Amino acid sequence: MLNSEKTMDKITALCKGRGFVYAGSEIYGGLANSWDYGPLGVELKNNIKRAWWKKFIQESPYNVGLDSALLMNSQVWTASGHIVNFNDPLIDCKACKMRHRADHLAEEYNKEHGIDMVADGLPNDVLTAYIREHNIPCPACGKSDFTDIRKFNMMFKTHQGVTEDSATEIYLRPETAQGMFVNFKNVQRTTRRKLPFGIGQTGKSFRNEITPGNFIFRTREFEQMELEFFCRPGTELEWFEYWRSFCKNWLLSLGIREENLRLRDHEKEKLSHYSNATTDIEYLFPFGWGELWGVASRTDFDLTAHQTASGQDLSYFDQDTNEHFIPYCVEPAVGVDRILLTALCDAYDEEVVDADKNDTRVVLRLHPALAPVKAAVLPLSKKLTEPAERVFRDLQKRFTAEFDDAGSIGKRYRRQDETGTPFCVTYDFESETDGAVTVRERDSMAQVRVPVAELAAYIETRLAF
RNA sequence: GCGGGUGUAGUUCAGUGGUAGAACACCAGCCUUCCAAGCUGGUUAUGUGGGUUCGAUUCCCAUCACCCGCUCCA
Repeated sequence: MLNSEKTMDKITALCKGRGFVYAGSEIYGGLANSWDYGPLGVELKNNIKRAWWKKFIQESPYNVGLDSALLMNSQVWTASGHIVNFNDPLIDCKACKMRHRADHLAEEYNKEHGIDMVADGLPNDVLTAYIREHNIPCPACGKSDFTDIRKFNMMFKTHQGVTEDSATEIYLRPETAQGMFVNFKNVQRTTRRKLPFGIGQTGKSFRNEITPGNFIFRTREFEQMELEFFCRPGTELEWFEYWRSFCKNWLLSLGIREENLRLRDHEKEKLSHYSNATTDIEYLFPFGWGELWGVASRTDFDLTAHQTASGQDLSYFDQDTNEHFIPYCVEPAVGVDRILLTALCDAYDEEVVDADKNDTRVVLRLHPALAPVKAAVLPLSKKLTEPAERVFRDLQKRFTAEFDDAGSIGKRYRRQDETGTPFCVTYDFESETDGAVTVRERDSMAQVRVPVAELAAYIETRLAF
């Protein structure tokens, strides 16, 4: 019975209703696929980022942090290949109105006819001509009557400065990675790191996706947590394995269930131009498997590209072997919003308390470290509001806490269960004399009597991983 | 962006070419000495903008948003 009716509808309703996620710009009729994180959502999101930072940066023997600017010199995107490659050549069938990727059409055709030609990266006019010459049919209706290719670059453009000419045109970053590549030398020099070492950062990125959707799964504005891990050429596949399982273990440590996770290796032929190995860590969302974490071995593609474009030396000098070389790079890149959605989906639980009375207890079984509110203080009676509030104010100094004295005690437990609060603290009439309160644990519903003086420490020790 | 569907309180649903009703939720009070639903009262809605009409939540158009496909890969 548990989880049998877990749906996106229920999760989005809970998010909206309890202040995790609201539709963006709602009072103006909204803005497509934009979402605002509410009071509980921002706590959850911050907890996720904090947990990532702690595991991947703070506690790491290898990695250091960075917070690079969101706006970068346009040449960065030329060098990285985003101006040329971050394009989808779209083409519409005039007959059946179906939309296709033009390069995919050509490649399918080539594969069927045994033609050895790579369509990926061809200029649009060449690709259009190719499709027309060969009368490549629409896979949907079989006719060959297409519109011209429309180029769709997924980068958002804006202007820096007061004039709006092409010289001032800049882009919102479509990934945080380039900030780490362009700072490779700075970080290496100032931290005196030797290989292998990594640079990590979290931050917003923007992609003008053709089709966003599935709630916060794919949005045009999203937040990433990326690590660029630099190592000696030849060791990259070992490190690739290392980070792949490191990432998965981190998800497991957050309480994500293993049966809802899988690793999917990219086939050799389908790898991006810069990669010699890529694995997606996927999660089984209510709408199906979706990519959570992309772990890619990127070779020396990025640093070499920036070295060439900038004319700056981005090589590393290895004292032991007396060699200069461009390090290879392994990139585990994950979306904060996706982890958040994963945590919510995995934690959502409906417990049937009494089937006859149609009584269901909704519980968000979030890991205590991720829970937006760590503890709620609930006076057993309104007569106890004042001393209970004092307990609450003490807890608030240590972690996020809530106070609730409205309605029956059972009702208040339910409200906290629904938002994933791991501990409910009940102040009762005996508290007045014994100086202790009852701590009720969300998942086990076990109750423990704890002295008020030890309360904050008692809860804190149970919030760690 | 294209094709199909949808749009009434916070949520789930009624209803009508004559000015909207319920349940749950929420708020206040009563009750309640550890796990929802007891009593009394209360707040809150026709996505937005036009048009037809004496009058539109209802009919028409546009727009916006959402859902399902195409697409996408953090």
